Amino acid sequence: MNLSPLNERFVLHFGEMGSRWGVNRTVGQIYALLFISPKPLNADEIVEQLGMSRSNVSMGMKELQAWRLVKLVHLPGDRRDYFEAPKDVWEIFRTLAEEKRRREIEPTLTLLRDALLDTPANEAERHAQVRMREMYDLVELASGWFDEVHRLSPETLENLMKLGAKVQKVLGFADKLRGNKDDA
Amino acid sequence: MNLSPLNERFVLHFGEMGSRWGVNRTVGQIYALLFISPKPLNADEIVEQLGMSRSNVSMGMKELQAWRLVKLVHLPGDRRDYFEAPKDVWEIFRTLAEEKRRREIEPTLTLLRDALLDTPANEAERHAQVRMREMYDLVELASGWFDEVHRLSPETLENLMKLGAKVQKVLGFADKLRGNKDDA
DNA sequence: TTGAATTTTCAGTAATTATTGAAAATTCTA
DNA sequence: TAGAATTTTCAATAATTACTGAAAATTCAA
Repeated sequence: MNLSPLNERFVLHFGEMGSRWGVNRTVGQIYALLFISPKPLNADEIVEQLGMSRSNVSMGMKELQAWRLVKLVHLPGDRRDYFEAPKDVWEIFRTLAEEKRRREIEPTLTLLRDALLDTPANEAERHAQVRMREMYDLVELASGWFDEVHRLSPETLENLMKLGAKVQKVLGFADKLRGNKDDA
Repeated sequence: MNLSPLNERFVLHFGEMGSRWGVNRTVGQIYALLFISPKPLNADEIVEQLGMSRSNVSMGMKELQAWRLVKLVHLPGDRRDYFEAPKDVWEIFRTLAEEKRRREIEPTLTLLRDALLDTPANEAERHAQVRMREMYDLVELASGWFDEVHRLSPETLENLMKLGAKVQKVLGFADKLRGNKDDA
């Protein structure tokens, strides 16, 4: 790996973390490299810096594009594809959340909706449906909430987070006063 | 697999999803089974219903306990270990978020903190640190916000989510009026 | 068009991760 | 405390996933 020690540490860490986030080591490394790169890189530069095969980089780029974590750019007078990671960390955060939602939450909601439409064939199924309904309601609620929050601008979102402590105080207090009922 | 069709579908789905959440197929299946089970199950019952090896179940239970997603219980007059999934979906949600945080966010924050303390050795490192700082600030903020929200009771949390739309309106409006500055 | 530059595909192989059965360890009770 | 019941470990292997080089496909400029 052809990188300054500090940058190499960062890249290696994201390689390892990648696996926990559903991408393989090399995809994590490529993303990390682009994230800290001051300029777009082409595939050969990535090969050179990370020491992996050209075809691996090609596949990795496709996956990162599918996640919308990198974008393809072109430099004037250069035929090669260059890639860059969007700079705004809030935007990245939102993109990640959207993709995670699409890949993990939506399929589960679909399954649960289907399962809840079935007529239970026995007691085991009847009880299972009760539990699935609870899961469905929670996921649906969290998901809708996420939709709302998601439409906020990065600045508003940042404000909302900084507001965290206050929201807790207000809601927590209201909660205590009223004994946890449904409005807030 | 020795399950009613509806329940089997649910279990299989969570098996597949498991991989996206950093646990293997069988761990996902075991959890799904316990989630919809009306009573705690012992290892042999799980073997019987899911058709996997006894040792696999043993390892799976350890992992689910490490995630704090199941708890061990004992039935009077029975030596065997029984397992059950906590019933409250809000509690499950919180447990998952905590564990994800501990396993994915904390190590990254630690790495970033370390990296930011280093003196950059060249321009590439200097620029990388600027980017790492941005990432650090965002993750730290989101993480702190999460801590706050996390301390809320399930009921308050539910209220907060139901409030989503309103929060958006209020903040979004303030945002427009003031042109996105720092308080809220 | 042609052919050089570049990217993509894909079959083969390497590396990793999951699963099992058998043996060892532990726990309980008689 | 012996030994039956139960759980855990672990080495072998099965299954899956990642990675590569070579060849095919695409793109573009002359």
